[in-house]
Amino acid sequence: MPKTATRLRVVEVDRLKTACSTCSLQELCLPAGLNEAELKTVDQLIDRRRPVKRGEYLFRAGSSLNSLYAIRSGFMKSSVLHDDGREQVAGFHMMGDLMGMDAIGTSQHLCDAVALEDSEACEIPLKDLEALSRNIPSLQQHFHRIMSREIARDYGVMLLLGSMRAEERLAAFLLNLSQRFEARGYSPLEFNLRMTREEIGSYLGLKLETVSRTLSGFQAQGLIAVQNKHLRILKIESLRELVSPQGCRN
Amino acid sequence: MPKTATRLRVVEVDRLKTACSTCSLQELCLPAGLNEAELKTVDQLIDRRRPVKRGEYLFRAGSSLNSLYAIRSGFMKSSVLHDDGREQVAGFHMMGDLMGMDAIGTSQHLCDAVALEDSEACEIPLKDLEALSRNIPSLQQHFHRIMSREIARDYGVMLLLGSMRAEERLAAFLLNLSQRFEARGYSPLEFNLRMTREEIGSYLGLKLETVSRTLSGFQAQGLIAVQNKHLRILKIESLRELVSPQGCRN
DNA sequence: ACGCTCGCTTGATCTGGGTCAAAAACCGGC
DNA sequence: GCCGGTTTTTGACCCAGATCAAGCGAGCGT
Repeated sequence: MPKTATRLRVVEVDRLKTACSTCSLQELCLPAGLNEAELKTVDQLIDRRRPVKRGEYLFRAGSSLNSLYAIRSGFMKSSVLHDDGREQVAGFHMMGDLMGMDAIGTSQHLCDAVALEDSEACEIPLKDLEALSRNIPSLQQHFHRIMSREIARDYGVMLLLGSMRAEERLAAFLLNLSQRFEARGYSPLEFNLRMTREEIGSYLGLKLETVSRTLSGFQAQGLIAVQNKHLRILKIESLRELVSPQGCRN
Repeated sequence: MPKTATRLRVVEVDRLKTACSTCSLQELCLPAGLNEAELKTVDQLIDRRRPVKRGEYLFRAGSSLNSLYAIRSGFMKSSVLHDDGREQVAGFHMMGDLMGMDAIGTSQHLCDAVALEDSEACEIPLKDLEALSRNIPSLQQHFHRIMSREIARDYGVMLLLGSMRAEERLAAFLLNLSQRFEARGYSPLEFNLRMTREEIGSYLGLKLETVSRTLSGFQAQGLIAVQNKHLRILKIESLRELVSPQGCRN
């Protein structure tokens, strides 16, 4: 084998092979709570890293499920397509999030996963994950926790879509983003909206004009400063009060 | 020990002890797809059957999670309470459904589970389920499938809440109920609505008046016959078309 | 069988957010 | 640095569904 080929191969493996044990998202991601030895085992689980350019699909609705995907970097949305073409954004996903769990039941993806900026995802073959979690109870537990959290998140979205008004929805959305950025070590008060107003609207059950107007409204009230995709939260407490008015005990 | 005491004890065990291996919901419920021997093992999992009278709680939001619950008979709703008292019904659950999965992540229930009619649930200690599913791959797989299906269902609800109009929501709701009754061996075209118009409304993000009006509308168009809680579907195809208009390919 | 409460229906009116439209700002490509 | 398409903002108007209101019916407890 010529030297250059070997060289390339090494580089390739280096690029594609991913190790949880050296990943900064350890604490946030699937292997959270594992010990050294377990982590080493989980390393063997991660097949390869998959880059997804902005606008590209990580997977598509209807395609068959083989792997779950842990987002390593970037930003994605998942969306369900109605027969008549209407799109419902089901969630926004960032590093450390696990995607594809909706497909385990039917072995077919239910939603599209699209990168909103250049991203990278770790491919986790489901069969291997299941096999491994039989031997590592804490992995099993954590996997269950992650699925459960997704269900809990969904309930929150239902609450939002089913019984909140436009202002409340937007405020809840911004607070949620803020909190997730914070959990990942970024500023909770200043960040970029990676998605368009239309995508925000779809997620929140609003039209893009309403999203735009409501953001402008928040800005006029001095709650936030938006310029395009860049957002700064000025009065986070006021936003919180919008979502849960006053000191109302339930 | 006096004879009567023994007698009582036997009766009690008989009432509380539940066996999957003799349960008619086997195929629908957690143990679906297990063989004889595995089924016998799972029998040991089911701690006890718990009766829940109409209006009573199976569990409440905030209480700590110990067990999942498989509904054996009856009908329940799960609902999330907003701080200010607004209630969002997150789902309706019938026999064979598994409840409580939203709580695994935090070990705290996120929603209330209330019986809409006298019901019975099988208590499944989570720790035991996890332990057992480490030894029985098909149980593990099926458990994952069930959680995944819940996520998929939630995505469907988001689609409904986020991008459908009142008529479409109601039609989708009726079709969903119809299908679930059919899967359980009941008539898909004639059944009782166990929940109030207000609960339907909460689930669908509509007010009870709108639910009532829309049902009346369907009746006027000859799609259904409603009287109170009793419902008969007359033109199921027309209902389907309401949800997915014409032959629109996506 | 009675009364009473709670759930349901239906009508009238109101409004939050949708729709339509147009201009402005932004971005990527050349 | 200019150009063309996309995204965003803002305005004017409209409508689906909310709200308010009033009567009706069914089921339940006594």
